[in-house]
Parts: sequence; C-alpha cells; structure tokens
Amino acid sequence: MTIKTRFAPSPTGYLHVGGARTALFSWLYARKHGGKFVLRIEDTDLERSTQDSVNAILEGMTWLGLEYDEGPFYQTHRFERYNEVIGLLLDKGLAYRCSCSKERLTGLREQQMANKEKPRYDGHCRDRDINPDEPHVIRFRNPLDGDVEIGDLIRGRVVVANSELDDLVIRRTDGSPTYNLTVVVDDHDMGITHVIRGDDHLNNTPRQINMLNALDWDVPHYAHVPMILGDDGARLSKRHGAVSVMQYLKDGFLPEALLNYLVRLGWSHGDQELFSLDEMIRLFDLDAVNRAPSTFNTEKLRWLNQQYLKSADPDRVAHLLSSHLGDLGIDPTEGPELTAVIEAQRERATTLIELAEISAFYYREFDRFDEKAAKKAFKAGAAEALQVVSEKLAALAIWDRETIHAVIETTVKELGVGFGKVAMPLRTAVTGGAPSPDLDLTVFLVGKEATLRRIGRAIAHIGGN
RNA sequence: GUCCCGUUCGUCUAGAGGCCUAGGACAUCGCCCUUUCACGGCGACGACAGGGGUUCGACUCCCCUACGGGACGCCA
Repeated sequence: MTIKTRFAPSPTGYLHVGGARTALFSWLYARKHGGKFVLRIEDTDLERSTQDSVNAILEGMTWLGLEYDEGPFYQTHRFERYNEVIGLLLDKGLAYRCSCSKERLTGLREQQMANKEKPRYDGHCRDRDINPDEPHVIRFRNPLDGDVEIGDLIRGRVVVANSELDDLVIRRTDGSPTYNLTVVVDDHDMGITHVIRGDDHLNNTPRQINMLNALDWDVPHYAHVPMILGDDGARLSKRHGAVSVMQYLKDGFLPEALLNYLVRLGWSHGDQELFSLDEMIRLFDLDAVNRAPSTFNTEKLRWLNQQYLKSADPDRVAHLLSSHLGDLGIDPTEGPELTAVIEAQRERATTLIELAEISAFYYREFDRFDEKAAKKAFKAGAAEALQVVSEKLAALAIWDRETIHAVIETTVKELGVGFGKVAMPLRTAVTGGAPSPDLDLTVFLVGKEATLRRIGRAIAHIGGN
C-alpha cells in the first residue's frame, strides 16, 4: 500500500510555524515511505477564506521546500461530490433534515451549560419529517451508544463514548457542506492513508470515524501532533503570537534552519540536534513524536541558523545577503568580493541581517567609532603606532594578507611594543569597532585606499580628544 | 461546566522498571584559546508537578489531586 499524507490548511491567514510543522511531519512521513504528499485547501468557510491566504500558504511551503505531489485541491470545487455523499447518507437514513432555529439551539445550549452538562444537540428533529422546501440543515445521525476507538499513532488508544457526541451539522442552510463532512469525503476520495494533523482535531476524530463507518469506508491511520505554545504558554495561533513563516525569511533565517528547528520541536532522535534533510527523512518517525505541547524558542532557532550559516554555500549566502545589504543602502558589487567577506564574517552572525550589519564596514565608511572600542584601543602611543603602520602600508606594492601581516609585525618590532599595541588601534581604526576576523584579513578586505583613509581618520580622532 | 489530551532543568529534549549520582542541546555564568568579536574546548548552575499504590526496586506501570492545553459552532 502506498502511503499518502496530506496537509489541509484553511486559507484564513498565512502559514505559521504550527501549521508549518504539521506540514513538515506529514511531508517527512510521506517522503520516508516513498509515498505521496497532498495539499488540500479547506476553503468551505466562504466568509473567511481568501485567495491571498492561499497564496501566502503556497509561498510559505515553497520557501520551506515542502513540495506536494498532488493538489492543491480546493474544497469549493468539490461541492457536487459532497452533496452526492450527503444525498447518500440521507437516502440511507444516516442523516436527517433539521429545522431547529438558532434561537432554540442557543437556548438549549445555555440550559445545558447551566445544568453543568456538555452542550450538545438533543436530537429534536431526529425523527421528524421536515419538508425539504423549508429552511433546514442536514445532520449526521450519530450512533447513540457504544464507544469509538481511535488507534492514534502518537497518542495511542483513545476511547470516546458515543453518548458524548451529538448529531453534527454536515450541511448548512445555504447548502454548503461543513468541515467534518468534507474532510471525511476528501480523505477517502484522495486515498489518504495517514491523517497527520494538529491535536485540536483529536476531538473531531470520533465523529469522523462514525461517518466513515456509516459510509462503509476505510478508516485511515491517525496521528495527532501536539500544538506549539507561545512564550506565555498559550497555544500559538494566527491571532495569538504566531508569525508567518515568511517573517523568518525577512528576519534573515535560512529555511533549512527553520526546518531543523521545527523537526526537533516535539520530535527527537536521541541527542542529535542537527539534521540534514536526508537525515530527517530517514530518521523521522511518528512514534518518536511527543505527546506534550512545546514552546517555541527563538534563541535556539538563532543558534541553529548560525550553524547553517557557517556551513552554507558562500555563493548562495552571497545571493541572500545582497538583499539585506541593499536594505542598508549598500551595493556589494562595489567593494571586496562578497563571498570572501561572508567566509570571514559568518561565524559571527546568527542571522543574515546581523551578517549584513557587521559586514557593512567593508563597503562603506562607518558613522563613528564605537565608544567602548575606541576608549580601549586609542590609548597612549596609539597615534604613533597608527602613523608608522600607515606609512608602511602606504608603501606596499603588493596587497595581500601575508604582506600586511609582515608590516604589522615589523611595526611591532620597531616600536618595541606588544602586538596588541599596534593591532588594537589598527583594528578599531579600520572597523570602527565592529566585530571582525583576523586583522590582516580584515585590513586586506577593507582595501588599501579605505584602510589608509580610516587610519588618518583615527589619528585625527585621537588628536581631537 | 462536561468530555478528551497532556505534565523531566528557564526552553527543546533523552529516558520503554534496575544502565539515573537523571544524559544532551539552547540560554545564563565561569575558565581556556585569542590582536576585537565570534567560533571552538572545558566546567558550573539547573528538572522527574504533588500524593497514594503495584514491585525486591519506580522518571518509567495503576489511581487520585493540582495545573496546563484542546473540544463542546450552520469555523476549520
């Protein structure tokens, strides 16, 4: 049997980390087993669904590389099929028309709440004969007794009594089908073997199983993954704390870092923290998924991002970094080779934005000397040291790391001071105080002209003190 | 309120009855490396929600309580 999983978001907003992780788990499971991954847009809520949201979700999945094998299917395109199934249910007496007014239903609910009961439909229209011409909804005739058992791949065995369930609406007054019906029909029609979804759906599963049984359809395997919580311990949702995965692109994160972070949220493989895509696919399994919800932690994401930044292909990083440098008003084609700057700087940054910020001085003059760095570096003798290196650097015919290093060494020797007495002022003069790699490399990358200019600026700065 | 699910360091987690003096990672704090900042290395801090059982022995199994989350829509 070919394994088939799906991701079925409702297009009422962007793709956030919770949805992305659910999608990732489904995608991984399908890939691991050589199966298919289906994307289905659950847009039966005509009021709230938007094309913009669909686009945002697609954009997010593309960025993360969660490509789907089938779809996107839109539920709004399948109303005919849903009505066919509803008709079938009606004919078999497995569903019935209900003309209860909203007032009656709210009254009923309030009374049940007041009696400390679980609010549910009382079956008022169960055996009434409603004229199809008058306004009505259609309800599924849920079994009155017995239990429903879910063999969840993550939660284990979950049993719910039918007496806890009620006759849910499967078609609205306006004729549109509801979620619990469409999901059952779609998962069946699309041949979904494994339903991997957020555990907010665990409570719906018994009703869905009842419908599946009523229709004499196979019940898929279920896996309910726990929610992701915000810093306040409340569930992450579109209206509460969750940001679009695309925000992480803007904030300078690499998709593979986010993926790695997400896969480790609620899942683990021993002590391993870093997973390549291939490893994720090979190692991922549903039985190692946690049952408890977990909290999103940006600090760890940043660390992961740094790990990936350190080993990513410099050309690729250069491409990505260019736009962030552009945001700072920097044109990286005017100045040192960007890939060389990246290789020199990248272990010092956790995001592409940070990398752009700490690399700005290679391409443009810094505004001012960092106060702390200047105070530390521009001490007695600094001006003289700078003057000496400046002259030696100016005289250089070859501009490379080795020669620059030799110049610093001879300056140190000539002045009879410690290495730091020359290195510290020079570094601060050239960088303004920004974090930077080995001094000779830094000076080399900054370039002869800018280096000499900046040393002059530093000497003037010291003199002005 | 009712039902369902959950509870190991601040956070992510390892742990399938003795391997646990509860391991790793992020964060924090030290030290080392060092011309800055990082990276890296070493170390410190730090958790089994509480109470009952079961067992020779419970983080691991059962029950209760507490707390948290979810569901209870003509939302998905």
